Order: sequence, then structure tokens, then C-alpha cells
Amino acid sequence: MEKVGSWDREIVISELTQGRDLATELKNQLQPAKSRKACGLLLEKILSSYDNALSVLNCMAFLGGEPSPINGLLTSASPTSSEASLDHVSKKRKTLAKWSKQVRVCTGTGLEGPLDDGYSWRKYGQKDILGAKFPRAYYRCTHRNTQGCLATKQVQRTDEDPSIFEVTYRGRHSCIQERLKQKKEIQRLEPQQKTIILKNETQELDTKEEIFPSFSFPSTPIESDVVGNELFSEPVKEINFSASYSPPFLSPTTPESYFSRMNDIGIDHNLQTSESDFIEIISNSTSVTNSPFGDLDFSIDPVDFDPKFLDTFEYF
DNA sequence: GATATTTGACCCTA
DNA sequence: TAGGGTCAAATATC
Repeated sequence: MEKVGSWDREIVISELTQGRDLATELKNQLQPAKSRKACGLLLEKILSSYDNALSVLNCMAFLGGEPSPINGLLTSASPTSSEASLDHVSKKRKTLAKWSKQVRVCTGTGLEGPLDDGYSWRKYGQKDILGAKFPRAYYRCTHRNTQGCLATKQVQRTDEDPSIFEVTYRGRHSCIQERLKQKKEIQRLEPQQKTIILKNETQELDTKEEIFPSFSFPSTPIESDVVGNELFSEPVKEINFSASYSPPFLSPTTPESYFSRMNDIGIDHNLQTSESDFIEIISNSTSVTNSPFGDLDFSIDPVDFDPKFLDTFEYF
């Protein structure tokens, strides 16, 4: 009905972890057979995919629950309060923050459909799209009327693989649902992870004012769509975080700490070779800029972050 | 009866 | 002007 269900990240992470472990075990089983070197390489890729997916999910968990960690952390395309308030004005429609992700539907896993992202959505329309086999469904936050939440999303089954849905989000949740979701995600994490997150968020609080006002991506000629689609699948060949991004990102007290956990589970290495298609995070934007992250210029409004961090600390 | 979904029509943007 | 996005009445479901 209204709410198709919650996208339980814990289940996703659990499943991915199990898959990774199984792949690891399989790899170990194959090691004596040198003739199966190719299999080993394939398994390495599988493991990389799992690691990437887990890294993204873990990153999302403490970045605040936005569907895309990249946008949640990096975007400046998030709607300002004035933009959000003007959402009902159609002329502003296209200027809202926009990002998308592809979700593979695994029937029988309980993760039915691509709609379980932790929010409550209400379908308000469906249209046949030119050139697309399947219609596009339009959803908006259930709390649009009660809380004025202007978040919307579009769900479209991909032509190539009907089991994969492309979900495009627009606007940020301003409803209480957003906060509850963040808190819930924090609570789900292991105590050890909480410690790590607390540490990182402390660092974030200490440094965000230093980081974000001056932080900016280089204006590369890479098209945002391409970058977005491949950011976590095969990006580092073209997008070298350490090389392309400004130094503050690599400071010991900067968002690099976000990625320290990625490194812990190998994402730094694996980003270069993996092709995770289970959950592919796509940073996208309607912006006209050619920045790798659309119109992400990192002139992030601190207001986007403060409430989340403060909320998070209530639980520690 | 309340709430969610469907669907045709309308509006806006490119 | 075509196509995408949204509205709102009709319909379905609980």
C-alpha cells in the first residue's frame, strides 16, 4: 500500500557479507588448482564488488541516510531552503537536487522492488516514456502534505535488465522520517562501528567549516553521467580521489576518515577493478556543469549537515 | 470511511 | 511542439 516496506540495510549488508565470505571460501578452495587462475581472478572481482557495495552501504549509514552517499556528503546540488520552498513552482522543478541509483531486485529475498529505501512514498503518477519498454513511476514523500516534505523519486525498470530498477531521487527529505531513519541506521550498526562513526563525526564537526567552504572539485571534462555510473564500479582509473581532489579531502581530519573504513575493507584497492552491479550508486545532477558530480562545487551549505550530526550525537 | 493507486488530462520545459 | 512531470477524479483496497 502506501509503504511498500523498509529497505533494510542490515539485511543487505548481511547478505553481501555472506556472499563475500562464500566467495572467499570458494577462492580458497580453488587456490590449489593453478589452472583455475582465471577463476581466481574472477573471484577477486566478485569480492571487490561485494567490498564496494558494503563500503557504500556503510558509508551511507553514517553519512546521514541519503540514498547516495556521494550526494549526501558531497553535493551542493541539494536544494536550499528557498529552492525547496519553491518546489511547487514548476520553473524550479528541474533545479532540485537529483541523483539516482540502480537497484537489482532479488525476488525471494524479501527485498522486493526498488522502493524499499527506508522512506514512505506515495505513488502519484505513471507514464510511458519514449524509448523505454517500461513505464516510469512517480513517487513523492507520504509526508508531503503533513510536513511539507518535497522529496520525490522516479522508478523505472531498465530495458536491458528488467530486474534492475533505476531510482532517481529529487530533493531532500525534510520530514521527520529522515531523522528517524538516520537514527535507526546508527542504532543498527555494531558497537565497534559506532565508535568509528563517532570518531569520524567528531572529526567532521571539528573540521567541516574548514573543509567545505574551500573544498571544490576540479572541473574535469568527465561527463557527470559517466562518472556517476562508474563512480563505484570502475572509476579510479579516471577519477583519482587522491590526485584530483583538493588536499583538504586527504587531511587526517577531513572526510578522508569516511574512506578510511573503505580502505579497511579494501575499497581503495578494489575501486580500481570492481564492477559492482548489485547496487550502483550514481551521482547525477541536472546541472549544466561538467564537474564529475554535476553541479557539485562543494560550496555546501553547512545547514545541511548540522542537524544530522547533532541528531546523531543524541545516541551516544 | 480512510487511504492508496490508477489514469487521463493538463502544464511546463527544452 | 513533443515529451516529461504533476494534478486530481475515479477506482481499488483495507
